[in-house]
Amino acid sequence: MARWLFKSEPNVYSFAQLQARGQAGEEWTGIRNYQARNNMRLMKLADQGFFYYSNEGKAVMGIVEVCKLAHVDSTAENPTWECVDIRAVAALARHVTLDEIKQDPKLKAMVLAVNSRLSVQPVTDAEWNHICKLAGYAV
DNA sequence: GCCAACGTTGGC
DNA sequence: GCCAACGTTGGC
Repeated sequence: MARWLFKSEPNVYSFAQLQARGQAGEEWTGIRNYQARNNMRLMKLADQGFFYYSNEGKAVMGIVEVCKLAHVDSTAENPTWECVDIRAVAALARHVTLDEIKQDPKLKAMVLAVNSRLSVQPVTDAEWNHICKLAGYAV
């Protein structure tokens, strides 16, 4: 299973909003970046991801999973742009901050720390496991 | 609120 | 096909 990271600004779309959608999840619309789109095209059902707050918060907040494969973004003006649907799996009791990630030798090579602008990015198994451990989340 | 980093656009 | 100009993202 592949692991990913989805970014959102809390005042644009919060983790609580995603949780409120339950099993139905939410179409992850609005991505207008080729790298991010390509990452979503690679996703498979039940792939998991971190939900990260950019700008305000700057921390990994929760765990999500892919519940619908890539399809044309219903908000896009042309079919170039695709997205997956995701749903909330669990909120992390302990958030893992960007600061921690940058300071941690095991995490500082993460895409999040190296290319802060990519809004949908891959996470390695090692990174995934380490962040889950820091968050007190049993994989 | 500023600005660095990155991506995209368009003139040549 | 190069690159300057511009727009956007997101950390600080």
